[in-house]
Amino acid sequence: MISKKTKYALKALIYLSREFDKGPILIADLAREERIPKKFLELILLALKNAGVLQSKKGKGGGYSLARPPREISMGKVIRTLEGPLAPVPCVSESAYARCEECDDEWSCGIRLVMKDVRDAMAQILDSASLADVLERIEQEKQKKDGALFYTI
Amino acid sequence: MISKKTKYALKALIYLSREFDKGPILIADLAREERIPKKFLELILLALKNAGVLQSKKGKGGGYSLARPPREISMGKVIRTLEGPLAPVPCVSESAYARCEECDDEWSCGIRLVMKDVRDAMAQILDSASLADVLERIEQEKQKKDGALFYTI
DNA sequence: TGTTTAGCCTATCGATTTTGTAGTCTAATT
DNA sequence: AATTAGACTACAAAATCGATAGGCTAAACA
Repeated sequence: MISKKTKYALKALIYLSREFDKGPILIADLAREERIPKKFLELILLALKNAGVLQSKKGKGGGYSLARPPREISMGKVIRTLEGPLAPVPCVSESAYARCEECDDEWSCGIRLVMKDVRDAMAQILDSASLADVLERIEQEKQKKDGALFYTI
Repeated sequence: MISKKTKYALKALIYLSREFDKGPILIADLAREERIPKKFLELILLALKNAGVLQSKKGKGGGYSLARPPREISMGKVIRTLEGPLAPVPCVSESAYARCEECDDEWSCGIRLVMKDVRDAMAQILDSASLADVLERIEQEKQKKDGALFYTI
């Protein structure tokens, strides 16, 4: 399960994607609109900024905005930033490989072999899903729902 | 990342798969062979027994053994038992659906749409990987390694 | 220039989860 | 009845998570 922190991050980024061309958004506004504790959101946005996902402007008229267009920011990048590596075990992580302490023979570890498949499948999905894709899928779903409504009334 | 608990469980089950036809194995032996804290392993094996994965025998000559052949026990089952649902968010779990508190409109939640794909991909891999499959893949890897060794010497 | 605005940064805190340990109880075997 | 070995409960240290507090710094603007 992903943490609340990561969910907050994704919600904030989807919001910022919608407002992409409208200049910086205040943390306070984001927090209120998405019902995220303001001080907690501050930390999250800061982490995303340090990861190159967001940019910020200080002082009056300041706030946060995406550092790149929604099409160029992937769910994978966001989740890795806040949750750490996608891999279920460190020995199959591409972005942050580490040995498993308890493993003496990594090359014949059955857990590793299966978890590598899991990691690859997750990475394939999450690295190819951009914020723009997410917005599009939301719209598609809304239209599906409206269509269904039209026919069932 | 999966917990140590789950890794211990998988290591123990792979061990028990190898010894499947040799009668019950002592917790103490399992703990020593796989270097798992004995008392901790007790809890893990008990949970797996309650989930129907293992069976136990008390008293002298007792111990633990698989409740079903290795071919019929999936990684998915084991991980769900010790780690909980595979789904990254509760609202896409098949085995333990729950609403996300912070979500007001589940049907147009973009996070949910992508996470559903992730869950399905993970479930596809983990539910179709049996302990027998894992043993086979370990053997395959060992042979690959030996083959490579043969040619590079 | 100095005041206000708004993000930056560090510390801290309570609750929960993780990883384990201890000790007693119960069932089965000899 | 004595021994063996799993079953069950309780507990505790350490790590992680979710959240808050408060001062600092940079930018805008009057």
